[in-house]
Amino acid sequence: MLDIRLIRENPDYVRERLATRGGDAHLKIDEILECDRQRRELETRLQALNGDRKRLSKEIGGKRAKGEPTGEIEEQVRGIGMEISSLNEQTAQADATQRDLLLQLPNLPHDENPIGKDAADNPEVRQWGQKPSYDFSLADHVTLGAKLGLFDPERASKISGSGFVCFTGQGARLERALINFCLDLHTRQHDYLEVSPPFLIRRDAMVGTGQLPKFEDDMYGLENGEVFLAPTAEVPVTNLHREEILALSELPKRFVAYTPCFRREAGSAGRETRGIIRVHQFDKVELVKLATPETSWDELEKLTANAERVLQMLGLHYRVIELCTGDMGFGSAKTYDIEVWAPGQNAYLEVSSCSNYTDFQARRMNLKFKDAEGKNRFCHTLNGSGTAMPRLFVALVETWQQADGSIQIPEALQPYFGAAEIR
RNA sequence: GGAGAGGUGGCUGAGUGGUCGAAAGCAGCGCUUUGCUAAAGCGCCGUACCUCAAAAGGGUACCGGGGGUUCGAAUCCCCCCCUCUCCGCCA
Repeated sequence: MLDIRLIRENPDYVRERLATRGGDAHLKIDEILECDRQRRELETRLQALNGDRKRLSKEIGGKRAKGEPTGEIEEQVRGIGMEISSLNEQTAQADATQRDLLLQLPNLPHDENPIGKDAADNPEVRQWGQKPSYDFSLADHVTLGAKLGLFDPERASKISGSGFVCFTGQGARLERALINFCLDLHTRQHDYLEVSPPFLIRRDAMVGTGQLPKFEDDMYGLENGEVFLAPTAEVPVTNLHREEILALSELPKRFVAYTPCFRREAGSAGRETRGIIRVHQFDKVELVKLATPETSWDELEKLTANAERVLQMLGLHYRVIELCTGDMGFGSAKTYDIEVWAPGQNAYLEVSSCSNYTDFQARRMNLKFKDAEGKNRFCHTLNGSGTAMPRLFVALVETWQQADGSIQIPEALQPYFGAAEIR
């Protein structure tokens, strides 16, 4: 959520920044300003009336104590009371309208972000390793998975419908090994605190991180829309300290969490349906940071590096791209995507999206810290996958496949997997 | 699921219709006393919003959330959320 004062004082700047995202958010600014103007006018009038009532009511108290008659004043206050209740309603309405409008507005992209329209305009920041070459004909993960019995999408669809996967045998073990490998890496080497959060999320928390109210169609809702299945651990973990004022000394806070993630993937029907690249439920290890505005940009670089480390240790070639203004997520001010090379797809797959949300989420969830001057300010929140499992799984089996159809397990993963190969 | 208790400022905790944004204590900040530490004394010490060109100042709201009763609500009534205890069920 953007600061209404920023919009009020620098409407042109806000409009211009929002326009770089594409979409029509920048066209809403006039409506918001008008709403804000009305709201403040109502509020000022309401406050004056409240003041009158407060003063006169006290007067009644005083007169009663002295045994003086109060009927006339009471009549007067009754009249004020009726005015107040009508004005109160209007003010609350204006308040709600303004909040609704603000909640629909995406975050401002960072001033130095590359300007662009869509994914085609995302500049590459760096690459690690290189595309492996093979002297045999490559299989993709679907073929490998079927041959080695690693997962079973057909049977998963019998119980859950299309877009679900059931890992089996060595595949299930590999999935579990990857989760544990990532958790251990981030807790032991990168100093994140492991949390295992609930997966059912209340509306407020979903609003806090920005999934609601705008993207309800992408979420799985339960209990008549009271709670939702977590689409990412970002939601429960970032909300951990909502409505709190953190001490400067405890920032930045670093969390890592494994959760399954549930996404309806509405609007992407038919895309990437082969294999396990886009599914409604997948495992992910997520990194979350709560930081100060002074350090958050630096923390984003570190968080991205922490996520990259997963791929490096598994010997997987990847590239990091910076999202242009038109391709960034709703709440993000700056995002790096990490894309791992999947030889069987002949394509890079997004396995992590590392973002600084600045105070966008913190404002929604009222998450603050006390700065060195003792002032309460909004935190900056960050998150990134470290990493998403199914695509990591895909890249791993496709990269490390052998001529004989077996899959070699990278050394760093062997202690977790318990073997050096799958055959 | 049933029965009960409770949610007040950073913390503890008073306050059952009026002058209460809220006693007191603790913590914190400043000053005084002091050789240092300790202690004592004094003062300050919530948040949001509105108003103001800005600062100063002024104002309104907030005692879990929402609604109601009343001239007036932390206090009375209703609904919801959360926490705790006991019972039931259960991995």
